[in-house]
Amino acid sequence: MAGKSSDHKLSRDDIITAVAELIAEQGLENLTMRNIAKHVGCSVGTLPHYFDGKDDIVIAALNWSNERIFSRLGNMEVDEIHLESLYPLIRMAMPVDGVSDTEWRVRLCLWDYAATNEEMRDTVNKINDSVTDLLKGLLDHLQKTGEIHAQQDKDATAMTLLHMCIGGGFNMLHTPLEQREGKLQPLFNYIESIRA
Amino acid sequence: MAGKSSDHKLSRDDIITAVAELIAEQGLENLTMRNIAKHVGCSVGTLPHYFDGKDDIVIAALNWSNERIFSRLGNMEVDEIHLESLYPLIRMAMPVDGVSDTEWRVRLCLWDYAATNEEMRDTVNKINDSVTDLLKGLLDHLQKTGEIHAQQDKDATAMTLLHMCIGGGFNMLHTPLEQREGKLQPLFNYIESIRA
Amino acid sequence: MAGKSSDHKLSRDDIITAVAELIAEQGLENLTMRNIAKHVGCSVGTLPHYFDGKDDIVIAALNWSNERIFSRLGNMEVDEIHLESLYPLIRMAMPVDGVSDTEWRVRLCLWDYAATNEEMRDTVNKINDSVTDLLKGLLDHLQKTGEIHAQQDKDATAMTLLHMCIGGGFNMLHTPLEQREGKLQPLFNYIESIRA
Amino acid sequence: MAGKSSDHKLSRDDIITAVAELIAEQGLENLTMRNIAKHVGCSVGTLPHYFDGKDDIVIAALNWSNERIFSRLGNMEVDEIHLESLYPLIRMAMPVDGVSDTEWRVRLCLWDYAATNEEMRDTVNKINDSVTDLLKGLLDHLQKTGEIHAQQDKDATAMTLLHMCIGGGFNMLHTPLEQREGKLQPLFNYIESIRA
DNA sequence: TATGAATGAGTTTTCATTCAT
DNA sequence: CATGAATGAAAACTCATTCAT
Repeated sequence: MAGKSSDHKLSRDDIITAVAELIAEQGLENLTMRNIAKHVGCSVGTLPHYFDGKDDIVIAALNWSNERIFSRLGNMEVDEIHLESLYPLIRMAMPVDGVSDTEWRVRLCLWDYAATNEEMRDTVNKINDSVTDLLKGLLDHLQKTGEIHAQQDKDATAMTLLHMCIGGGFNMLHTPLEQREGKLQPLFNYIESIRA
Repeated sequence: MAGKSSDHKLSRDDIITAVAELIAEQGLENLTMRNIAKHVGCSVGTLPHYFDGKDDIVIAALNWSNERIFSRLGNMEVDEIHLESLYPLIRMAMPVDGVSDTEWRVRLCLWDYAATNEEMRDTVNKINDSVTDLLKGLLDHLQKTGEIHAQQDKDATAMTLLHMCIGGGFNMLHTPLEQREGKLQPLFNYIESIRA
Repeated sequence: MAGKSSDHKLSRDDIITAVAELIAEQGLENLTMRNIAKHVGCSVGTLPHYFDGKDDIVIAALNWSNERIFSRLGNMEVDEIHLESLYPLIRMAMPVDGVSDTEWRVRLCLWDYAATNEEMRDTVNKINDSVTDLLKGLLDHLQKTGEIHAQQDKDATAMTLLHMCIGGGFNMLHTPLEQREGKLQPLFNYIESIRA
Repeated sequence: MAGKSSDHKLSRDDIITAVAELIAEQGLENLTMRNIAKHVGCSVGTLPHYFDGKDDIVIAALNWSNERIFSRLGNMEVDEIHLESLYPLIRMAMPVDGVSDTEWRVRLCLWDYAATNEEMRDTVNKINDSVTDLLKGLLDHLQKTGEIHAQQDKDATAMTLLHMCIGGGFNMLHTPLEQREGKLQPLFNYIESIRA
């Protein structure tokens, strides 16, 4: 069963979380209303009370992965920003534990879904822009403090970091959880390479 | 209709190509035997002559994208290898035209599929290793000729390039074709950054 | 239409009975899910609620014929057992009316099915053993009361009776209902022949 | 492969024999034109040259089992007829070896088929009448030679023998070949019981 | 005659959705 | 709000038949 404590009042979030787990475990193509109901611990007839059909549920679950990933980054608190601050930021963003693994698996589905769905494409682009802006802000600050070269192209660097994370993150999903930590090194190497 | 001239002898490749186009256009979830038959220009009953069911067709199409991407890289001929040789190599690998766009869209499906399918996971890992080895060979050569620093970590650099390409390539699929050329710049920047 | 009143609660038994009727009328090879649904008075999508696919339905219907035939024999009550007690027992077992005709037609399918299906073979053998045991019990009693010869081989006699009933019963299915009563005579003759 | 020596001229009999084997092994419900072609050693397109479709083939194969069983009985030669003559006659008729096992399996299909097919029903009845007549002729002779009682009802006795053989034969199909010989005893017991 | 690729109707099965309770 | 039986459209798959070679 899902993350619901037996006879609690049901909420959209409970369902979304359960669906995200199901997508992560079995893929979007094996997601059925019956599976969802079983995993949530309710009957199929209950789901329509919270969502307008299966598509609505899927889209909500896909968006959930986007929101989670960004809220985690945005909530990170740093007193003083240094180049080293990027290390925990990146580790936090990557799929290195069970929870983030689930999020990334759903996100891969989201990217796939977005390839043929305009609405989802906008969602993906929006979150990418947000993350890029966040990175650019950090790089701008680091450039001002002199930790990275003044002539460094912040836009390109931010995009490089984003793409490395995306490519590396998706690739990690094909690797056992315990071997993923080692795959972060190239990212850290890159960060060091831009130090002034 | 697909690239098949009406009353010609059918082949597995004809079907695979048509299926790849369909997957790229409408996504794996909208792929049906009827769609395939219509796009190929045959009846549904013809398909079983060439493949053992839908799964077999899908897997063949997914593998097709893998093989295409690598055969294109492997076939590239260079007289003298310079750091600049990586530019056309990368441009050739990325989804910058209609054909490569299709391949990458199928490949995104493949990665998604691989997230919950062990056999496909092996396929993905194998092709990644091949590409990484190819890149490491190039980097090794460039190190010997002194075009890149001797202390540069070839493994990490190759993986970085791979992940940037993957992340960038998948991301491009959410961007109109004509805007993709500009997104190659971060990759080229990175290459320049490792020049000795 | 079958023996189901339109908008009543459906049950496995309702379906089994309808399927038995269909098998008896049109044969196992003409049994389709559509036919079943129409005869039951429901839609095809309802059937999976009660059975795991067509095989499950067929097996249930085949077993039904076995159970019916034996429950009818087992439920027969006799105060005092005489050789004459076998007469009604046999008449009850044979396909002499519409209901038993249906059961026997399904049973013929069952025997055919069992010829190439190990599980069904066990089912057939089990019911045969049960009936043989029942007969042996009766013969034993009759031997003790002196109605049949002491040296009569009870095992062989029971098996003879069983085989005569089986062969005669199956054969009757190729004869109009109204002519079957006359075909019981050889059985009664045999019974008389073992009287002391 | 079937009983065909590689590249011989094909005949209807070759196909019928192969089909009988297939029916005996896998049942009528698993008989396909492809299976037949493979077992015969030809292509599916060859079969229509010899038979008018699948039904024609099936009916021919079912009739084959009928003809085989009777031709075997009819061809038996006896100089002097005694009650003991029935022993080899019966053993020859029953499914005690591989060949007769195949015939009986097909015959069980035939009986099943005949339950819902008028044409086949006539075929079954005709062969039954023939066998019964044969038996009645023998019994008549034995009555004249005094080996069986004069008051014995020949019609009933012949029918009893037929039904015992049918019931016993069909039942044997659910028993391993090597255990069938023992199941003939009740038949022999019955024969002895009518001796004068 | 022989071939076997092609056909398409027919079958089973799955599943999102609905609705009476 | 919750239930889960019922629905029927749509999917994959099977297979007897046809026909150009």
